[in-house]
Amino acid sequence: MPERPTLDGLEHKWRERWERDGVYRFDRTKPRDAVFSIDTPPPTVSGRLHSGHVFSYTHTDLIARYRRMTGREVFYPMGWDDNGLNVERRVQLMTGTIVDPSLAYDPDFKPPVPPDGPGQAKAKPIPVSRPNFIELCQQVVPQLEESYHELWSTIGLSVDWSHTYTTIGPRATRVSQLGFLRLLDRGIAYRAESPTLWDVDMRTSVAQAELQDREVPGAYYRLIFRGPLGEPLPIDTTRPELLAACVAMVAHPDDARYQGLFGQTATTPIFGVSVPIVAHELGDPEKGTGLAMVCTFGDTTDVTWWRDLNLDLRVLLQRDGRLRSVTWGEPPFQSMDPVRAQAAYDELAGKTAKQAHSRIVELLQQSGDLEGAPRPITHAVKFWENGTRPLEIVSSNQWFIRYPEKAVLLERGEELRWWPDFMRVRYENWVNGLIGDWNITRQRFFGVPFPIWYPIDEDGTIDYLAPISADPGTLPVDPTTVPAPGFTESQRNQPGGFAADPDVMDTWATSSMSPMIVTGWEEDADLFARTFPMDLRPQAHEIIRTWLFTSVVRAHYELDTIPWRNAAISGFIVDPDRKKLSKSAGNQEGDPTLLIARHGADALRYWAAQGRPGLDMTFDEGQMKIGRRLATKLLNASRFALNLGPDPRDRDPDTMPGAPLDRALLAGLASVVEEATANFEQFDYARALERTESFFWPFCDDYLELVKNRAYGDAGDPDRDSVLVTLRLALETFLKLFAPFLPFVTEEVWSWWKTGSIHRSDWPQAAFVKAAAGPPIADGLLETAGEVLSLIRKAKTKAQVSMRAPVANVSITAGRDKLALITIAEGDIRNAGVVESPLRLTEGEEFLVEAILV
RNA sequence: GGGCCCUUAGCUCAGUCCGGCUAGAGCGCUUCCCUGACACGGAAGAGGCCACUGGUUCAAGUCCAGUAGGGCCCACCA
Repeated sequence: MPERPTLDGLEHKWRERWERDGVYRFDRTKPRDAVFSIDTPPPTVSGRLHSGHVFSYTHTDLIARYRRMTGREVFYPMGWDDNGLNVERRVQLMTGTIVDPSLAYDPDFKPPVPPDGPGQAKAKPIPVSRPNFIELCQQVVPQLEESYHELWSTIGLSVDWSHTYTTIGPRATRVSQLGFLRLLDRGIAYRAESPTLWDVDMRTSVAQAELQDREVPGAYYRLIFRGPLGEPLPIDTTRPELLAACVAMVAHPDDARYQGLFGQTATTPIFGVSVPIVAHELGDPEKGTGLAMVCTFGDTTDVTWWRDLNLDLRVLLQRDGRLRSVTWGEPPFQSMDPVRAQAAYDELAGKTAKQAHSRIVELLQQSGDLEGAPRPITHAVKFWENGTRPLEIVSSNQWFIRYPEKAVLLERGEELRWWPDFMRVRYENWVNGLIGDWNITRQRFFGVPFPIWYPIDEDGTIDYLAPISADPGTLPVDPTTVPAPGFTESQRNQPGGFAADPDVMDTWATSSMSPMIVTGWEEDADLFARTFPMDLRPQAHEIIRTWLFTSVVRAHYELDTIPWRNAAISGFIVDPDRKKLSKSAGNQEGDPTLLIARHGADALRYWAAQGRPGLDMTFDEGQMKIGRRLATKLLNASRFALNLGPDPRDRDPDTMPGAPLDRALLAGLASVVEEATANFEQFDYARALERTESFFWPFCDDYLELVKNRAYGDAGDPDRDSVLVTLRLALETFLKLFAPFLPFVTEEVWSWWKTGSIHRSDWPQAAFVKAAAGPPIADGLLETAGEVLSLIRKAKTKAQVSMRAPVANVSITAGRDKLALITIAEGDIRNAGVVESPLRLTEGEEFLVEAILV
């Protein structure tokens, strides 16, 4: 035991020791029911970790450590999500590059900013080939992963670092591709041309799950269409630039104003296109004039109308977000006045949607088809959650996974145990709101490629509807570097040859397979049998609709089961003003490395452990200070207990606590163990900590003071032996109860007097502690003794003297039962309060303590 | 528009499931104390219409109904 114990340096010392001794290494010889397997979220390695990560990952570690101490062999791997748009963006920014797929690989390429540098590129990004870019990604990503690993180890996550994976690595790629091919064989994965939500900056499709609504300013413009008799038919629109893409006018079937018009046609202003006037339930009489123009496509409602009403398709927006050139007078751009339409449209072609918007408003004003002034509004518009410009809808060819029936998905949600249970509702809401199937295609570069090629006919046309699958035995495969089965590389992109599928999978298409990736599905049958279905999926509530949901879908299809038995949903960290502390907004204060340096890892974990499962919590450094104080207290109280002398049981193994106060302490401790255990079983680590802590402080402040004098007594004195035995029992129990929360300080203290790691020791048994307490004793003994001591202290405080100041005598009035308790503890009370004469006890109604100082 | 969660001391939160003494803790604040585990400490004090309104009950912070505010999820997006 060190002369003067300190918390400083414990993180470094113990993480090395744990790694060296393999304390958290998974023993794969254990049978399934002795294993507790955890499907940890692979953090996106696109940025810095912030205190929100520490918060939720600590929660998982608390559960892991508890389960390990209860005897389960914990399977706790860690993944890195280095796949996807976020990483691409990060690498682009870091290195000052942007992919141009038309460029060839340049072996001597050097990015403007070296990938191992700390800075970010300032200048305009330079174009780079796809293979060069992937090389850059592969250089950047391991550095990020290492910094994450560093933090996770320092914060004390009891992960088995020999079980790690990356979502772009060979294992994850193989599982993703195999899963895809199996669904393709069963017709569950399919390829289709379809209107797709499209980010014009990143130039990729975006899945429903990655959408985010944002309130943005806009304006209603009232455009005058002409009815069958030339009468004006005003409509309101926020997107006049799509007028040329108008394919119909829609109103609600019950809208009296338009009853006579359904089935007739109207004419669009400027472009003179004849469009049908149709009825649809989604028409809203309350909105604008009750009559809407349908364009292909301005928003998702347009897509619904277009599908439901079998409307024409007039596509204007290209994938770069600009309006394409079209020829008026030719299908599908028939016009009553093609010359005028062409003249007007030529002013829009090539412009971005925003530029075209401004110009067409001018044109409409000139032609007199705009009624009144624009009316500014704010409205919700769909964005990619990381994007900067509103999403557009383009028509393109994508891979989809068909969802199971909603009823089936809801049933799976029922099978899963949710902690807290109300989070199930998020899942159910999402399932009930599903529209269409899951688009798993991303037009990106750094991701899992589809193991697919397409034949090219003699005319050089690629037949996207006749995909050629990879042989499952050859996975993982990159179709852009390996020729299709039955072809040679020389036939790539040649007439009569083949073309690789150019796209990559949505990141969730891979992440959804994480339970299978980590458990060795289709690769390590033995490991799989011992770990799947997994015991726990911990995750944030914001990705219930993505990660949790898609994982349920995949396990349902592949293995006809839920992927895990429990889903523990953690909340967010919020700023004091209740805003979510987002990744980008994660300020300097929330930098976990700084926080650890300032307060220590145990203190940070203490703060995190106060977050109730599923509830958001405020970032609060004050809580970390308290955590540090608790850790320091453990250190000092332990030093006191262990410095008193050798364990009396070394001399006589049968030594038991005899003094009533000691036995009362152990009895109280036994019920704390009972409660903490029950709480942990319900994944309520926060309450377990609270129960433990609220017994630990009186233990230090009252109990230790009360027994000090006995503890300093002569060796062999039974009263002293009783204290020493009790202290050791209590200390061991407290250390174990705190071990999941404060792994470093508890291990440190453990190492002073025990062998092995506390984190591989047994979780305390309430029955054992209770047995040590012996036969039941009167309730409230410890509390009453503490109460009297507190009142004596109060007198000293009032007199502004030291707590060591002697007290001449103490008069106590109390009920009979209470007096009995006080009598039992009188010796300890007098010693702790430095009372020089026997307590003067009087029976009475009220509880009064009067201390006369010397 | 539908749903979920939250609202308790200046601040951060327990307590609500399962109704029961005078509603708790810590931080902060005030005062005092360096005592042989700990000054990175200890002792004590002030501080509360338990968001609001009604109901059930002998009894409501706790149960029921509703209202308001905050957060989030879903839907809508002409």
